[in-house]
Amino acid sequence: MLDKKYNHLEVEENRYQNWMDHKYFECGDTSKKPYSIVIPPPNVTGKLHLGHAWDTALQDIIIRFKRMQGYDCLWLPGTDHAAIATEAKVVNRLKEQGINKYELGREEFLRECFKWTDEHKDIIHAQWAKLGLSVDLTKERFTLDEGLSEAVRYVFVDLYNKGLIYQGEKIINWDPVAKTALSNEEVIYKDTPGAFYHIKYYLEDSDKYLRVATTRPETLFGDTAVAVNPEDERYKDLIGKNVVLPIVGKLIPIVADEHADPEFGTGVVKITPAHDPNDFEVGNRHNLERIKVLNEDGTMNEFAGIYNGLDRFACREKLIEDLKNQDLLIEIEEITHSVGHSERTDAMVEPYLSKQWFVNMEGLSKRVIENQKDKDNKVNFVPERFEKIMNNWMSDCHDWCISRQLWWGHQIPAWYKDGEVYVGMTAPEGDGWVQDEDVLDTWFSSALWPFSTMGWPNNTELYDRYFPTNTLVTGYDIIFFWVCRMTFQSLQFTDKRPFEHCLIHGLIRDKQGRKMSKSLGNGVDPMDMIDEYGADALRYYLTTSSAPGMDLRFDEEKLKSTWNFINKLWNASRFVLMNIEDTKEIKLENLGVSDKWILTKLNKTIEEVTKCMEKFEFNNVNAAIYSFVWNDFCDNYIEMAKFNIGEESTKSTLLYTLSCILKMLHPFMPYVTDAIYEYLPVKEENIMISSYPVYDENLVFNNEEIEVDEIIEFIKNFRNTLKENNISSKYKVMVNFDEEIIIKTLKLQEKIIEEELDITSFKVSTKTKEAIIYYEKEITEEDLLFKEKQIEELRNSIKKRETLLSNENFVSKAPAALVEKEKNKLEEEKVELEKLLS
RNA sequence: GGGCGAUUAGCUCAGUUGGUUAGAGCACUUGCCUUACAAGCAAGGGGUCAUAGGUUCGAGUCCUAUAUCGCCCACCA
Repeated sequence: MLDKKYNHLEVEENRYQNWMDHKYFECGDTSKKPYSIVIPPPNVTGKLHLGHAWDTALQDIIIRFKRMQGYDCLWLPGTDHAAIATEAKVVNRLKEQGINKYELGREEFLRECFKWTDEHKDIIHAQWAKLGLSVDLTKERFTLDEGLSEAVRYVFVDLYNKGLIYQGEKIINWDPVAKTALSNEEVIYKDTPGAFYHIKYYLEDSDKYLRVATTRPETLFGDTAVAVNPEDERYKDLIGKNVVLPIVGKLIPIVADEHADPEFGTGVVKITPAHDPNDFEVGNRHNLERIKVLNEDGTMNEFAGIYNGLDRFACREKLIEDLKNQDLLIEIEEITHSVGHSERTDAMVEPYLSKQWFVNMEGLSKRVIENQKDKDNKVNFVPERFEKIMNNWMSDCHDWCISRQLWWGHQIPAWYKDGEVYVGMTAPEGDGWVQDEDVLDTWFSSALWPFSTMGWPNNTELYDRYFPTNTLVTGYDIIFFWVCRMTFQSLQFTDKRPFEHCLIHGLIRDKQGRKMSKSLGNGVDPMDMIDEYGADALRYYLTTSSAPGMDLRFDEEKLKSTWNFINKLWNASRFVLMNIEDTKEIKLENLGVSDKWILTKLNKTIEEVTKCMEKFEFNNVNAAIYSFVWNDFCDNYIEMAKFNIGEESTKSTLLYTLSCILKMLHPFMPYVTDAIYEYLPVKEENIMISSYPVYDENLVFNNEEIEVDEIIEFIKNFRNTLKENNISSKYKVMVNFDEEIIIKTLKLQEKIIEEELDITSFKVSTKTKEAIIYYEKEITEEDLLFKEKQIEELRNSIKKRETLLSNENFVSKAPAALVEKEKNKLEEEKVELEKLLS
């Protein structure tokens, strides 16, 4: 028998291990249809947060639902090496021990990274278990596994051979802290206070100057021209002449280029081809020299002359001081502008000329856009609007910079010797070849995740059976990073979409609606919430509290009320179990009207819930289940069942209904449903491999549904009348029915009379049922005094209001709402007075 | 500059082909320790669905503007 109180700690303890021991999570029953999901692999950087709990709970719900529907389910788990993110963490940890990455050397450093990875994999495994996730751990993968690394090399080599991967010297986003290139997606633009520095660029042999404004004055050492618009009348004569580069003193040309906008600032732009993407283009058009003035760590190099070795910001400060002293600075205009920051290190990103590896995106992205027009093969986003996000990105995406100057990751399979380049799966024959030192963007391997984890590019049973996957679940914030890239890589290499459905959820915010972040200190640890309320409550709360695609404000009060719901389920189950101990089989025969009523409600709920489950509308699932369980089953059916608890039909109905409720709730709250289900006298082997309830039209009785609905309405009206009129138990009723349920529920046996009485009466009626309540109220002295006082107060109030409303000034000048309010109050008081006087 | 979302009860949110009286949780009022549950039961109060137009027999829902808040992308010498 169940304990008196629901205790989530006891319920959840050891239960996961039991599931594991029975291998319930493992796929492979080929007699069934396959259904597959790959987990978005969490980074091995730290612990899982609430967002992960949400994301994985959604997947677990889908996979458990499909498993109960009879599918052979594969939920493939794994983790991501997260190149730059993990490397940054390990670098920091080493720094705390006083160890420098470069002094340690590549091999040792990687050993440290693997150590870190193993530690965090353990944490993640423990967290998955605590959340109750039914992942198939026998299929677990890691992005740096040998198999996945092979897939990465295969893809790289293939794209290279097709000319879709190339090496080029371009302006890229440079992170001076991590000392690596970044992709556009890894740059976060933030509004940052800064300034326009207006600097004098003197014309050659003249005391006239051009006014040039820049936000990054320290790059002037790399200036190789200034540009004006060819149509700009102010500067037409100057085109082809030279200006003197301030501080440096060398001559640079004035060129005519469309890039210079006559409307912006003074219409004169300094051109620094090695440090700005637009200037780079201008430089190409005018054959300008590219001078890099920064080192990889963000310090100035020898081209900065006396500033050589200074950090870029220190240089800026000193340079401005010197420009001021030489009367070359006209003005400092303070502005707020959008500045790129590194997603991982938060360093200000420097546009930087660098030789890197790129993926040519043109054809790959076009193919995605074309594929999305194919109804049978497209990726179906839920909600649909997110498809537009992917399509927009695909129709305007730049080549993808994939090389990173890091150590932790897949080393690029390119080898160099005497200026020759070899790209291949393995090192080329012969001596003297040196492999490219760089690694690949972590998203390059994640992009292959849905098929590389299944053994591709080799022919495997896993890949044949479970790819393409059915559903991918992730947040809208990583559509660009991941969903888009998986889609084009999958189409390119497998000719199939990576997943049929892509369920998108929002972000978790705190109660005030702010993003949860370390700096704000407003993060909530899901493990703490599980300790306090249980994994079941957390999962149910997270997955049913918002519409698909919407953000979620985390509210502990709501989590608490979810716990209350589970407690309600627990207690209802206790009641059922207490009364059906001797039931050996479920026989839905000789059903009473209330049995037919609850079975009808149940089947309509099953129909609605199944429909919403298929559409991933879990908030609607909750709406249907919650009111069925609490209102229909607990508040009404159980109460009615108490009147004929000895009947076989009642016991069977209780058991059958509870069993269906548990099954419908199981995907959401696996622990408590498993715990209760074990106690049912009639059951299948285990709830998680039991069959999902199916709508049964033989158990739908529309007439009885209407009949009992009316009975419930009548009871409610009756009680309301008693309460509204302050009627105590001393009343008599005349009724036009002999409905047992009503008579027993309202305890009317002793009160029913045959004849009308000549005392106060109140009528209660619904469509077919009517009762007249006779009640002789004993009026005490106190009642009379109280009533007189009330009348007096009301009369005074009415008088006051009438005076106020007859005052034209008030009516015309006071806010209309106030006047209206006064009028309403007056009416209300008049009605109330009438009542008291009658 | 382009795009997306939100605006519904005191608070947090549902409301998915336009259809009775707009719902839930929490909070609130009143009465109850009724043998499953007081973390509960019973009854109740509370909404001009941001604003202005339009389509329709009918609009929270569709269309057109506007306002406020938030997010994404692009630009930013």
